[in-house]
Amino acid sequence: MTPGDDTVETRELTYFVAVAEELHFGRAARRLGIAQPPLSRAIQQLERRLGVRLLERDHRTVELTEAGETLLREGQAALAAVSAAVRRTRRAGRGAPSLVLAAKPGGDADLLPEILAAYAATPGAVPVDIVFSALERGAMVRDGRADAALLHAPREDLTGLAVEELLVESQVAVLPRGHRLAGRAELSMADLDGEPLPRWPGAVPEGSLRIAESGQLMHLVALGRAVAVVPRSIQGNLRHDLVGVPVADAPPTTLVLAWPQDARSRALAAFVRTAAEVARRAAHANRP
Amino acid sequence: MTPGDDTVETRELTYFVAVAEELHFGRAARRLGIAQPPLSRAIQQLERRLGVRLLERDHRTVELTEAGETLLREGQAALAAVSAAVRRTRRAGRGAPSLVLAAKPGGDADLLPEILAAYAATPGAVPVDIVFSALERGAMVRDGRADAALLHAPREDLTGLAVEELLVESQVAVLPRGHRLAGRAELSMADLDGEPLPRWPGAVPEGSLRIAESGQLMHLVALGRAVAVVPRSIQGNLRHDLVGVPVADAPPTTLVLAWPQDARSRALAAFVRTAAEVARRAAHANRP
DNA sequence: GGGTGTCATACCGCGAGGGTATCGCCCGTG
DNA sequence: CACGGGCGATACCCTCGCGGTATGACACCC
Repeated sequence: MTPGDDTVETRELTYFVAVAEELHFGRAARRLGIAQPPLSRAIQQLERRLGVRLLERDHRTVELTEAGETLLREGQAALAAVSAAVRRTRRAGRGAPSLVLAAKPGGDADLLPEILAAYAATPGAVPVDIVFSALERGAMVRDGRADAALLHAPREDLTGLAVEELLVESQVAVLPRGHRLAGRAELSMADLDGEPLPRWPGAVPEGSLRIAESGQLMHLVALGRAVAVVPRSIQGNLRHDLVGVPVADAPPTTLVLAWPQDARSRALAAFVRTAAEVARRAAHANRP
Repeated sequence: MTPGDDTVETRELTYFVAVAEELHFGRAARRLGIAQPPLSRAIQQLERRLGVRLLERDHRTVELTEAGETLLREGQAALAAVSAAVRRTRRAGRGAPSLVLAAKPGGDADLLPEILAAYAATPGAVPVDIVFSALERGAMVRDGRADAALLHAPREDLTGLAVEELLVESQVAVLPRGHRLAGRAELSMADLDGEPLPRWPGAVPEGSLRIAESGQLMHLVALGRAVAVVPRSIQGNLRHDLVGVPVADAPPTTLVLAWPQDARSRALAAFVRTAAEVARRAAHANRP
């Protein structure tokens, strides 16, 4: 038996991931910008080279085998690693070092201005570009689009990232001013039973409340179509027609600064150190 | 300007990594099993596509640019991720699940037999294959050759891995029986000044003491050519002509069980849990 | 039973990747 | 200082594999 080459081209991985995500050769081919037959062949060839059946197709439906599931997961990670290598290499070559920080609008607990100021005052500081993105910030760090990101644990997945905890926050429910619970001083999660809780990008609830950006979410709340449970620090930025009410038993959220574990950049290390220092000072200042 | 494709074929990465490691096109080409001209072209093309100079070649020597260094590091990681994807997919497809554990001969602090027995008694346990390797065990986990490994922190690099601490050990110096320090009840690192310390695979000391396997190291110690500082648990397996003397101020070593952070396997989770449990019991038994 | 949608097969053309031969350059060395 | 050796780049050719179009096989729907 031929041992089979121990590697696979990224093109093949991309193809497989597309099919595995779409579960449909035609759509996947369109998404990849190629015709369907070459795609079918590529997948067959991949299966032959791996010596493993990846997809079960029965002329009507396509579904993943056990092996297919693993290759989807692992392939996505591998592709992210390749993109990261490319992007980081490009950045390293363009001279002029800088840091890219991914943040969520309003999701910095107001720490960001102070962190940026403190870091800029550091000897040897490099320019910091802020890129805003509501979702995907973890993926941006993993695939090199950003050097670091502000994430909310445990809402967001931290696997593969090194983290520094900045701030632990309790959560509040965001409600329209006229809501039956808006006057309460405090709520419990049980009080929110029956309310449409979109809970960010996770399991999409019945009414297909797909939230991509916090403005959308706040709009839905104002319309009475959703109720959001978010970190307390959001309260400062609420629209005038919304109120935040503490939810006593909602699990606390931790704001973390995350970066790739294997990062070797001096500038990043200094930034992390500064951010941690600023967060520590802020925590002391708020409750001494 | 063409934005340039945001990805790169693994073949190109392999080629670049070979050249970057060899710093010599001819040798790299031989290692890759291709001729030198196509390799030169491939690298040039890669540089053009990334829009970045990767190597500085001046007709006599080849050296890495800043960007080249990053691509070497990141490319190696990306290639490991691809191999891992391939290997794990193959294993997932071959039915018959099992676990592969990488260990160093003599490096298990005698915990392994008990861990294996305890795990085998677990409901739903799968067969566990042990693969021995003195170096590289971390890499084996990262690239999918093993599901888990026993590593010694901080001697070995744990980035990218999830770990469970099993045992913290003090270290002993291994000396020939006739050595001037062999009779002492305890040493300090200062006592070892001037002794040839190979300290495992790290910085190779002057005499090019490249150690690949612990038997070699012990042999060198017996010959008076080296002195080793190793975890205490080694003492049980020493050759008759060697003795171990505690080194008071050597940093303690931690034996950890490491596995890929994003692992999703039930069997692995159960194995980790069992190993931690066994280690905890052993620690209590030894100093109650 | 025709129509439609889906994946597989057949066949073809072109371009990228690999091979050989050779150049240009630098650096030893006698 | 001329010459040879070593190394990477260039020139040229050829093959193989990727992608495209056309078509087949099959299942499901009305």
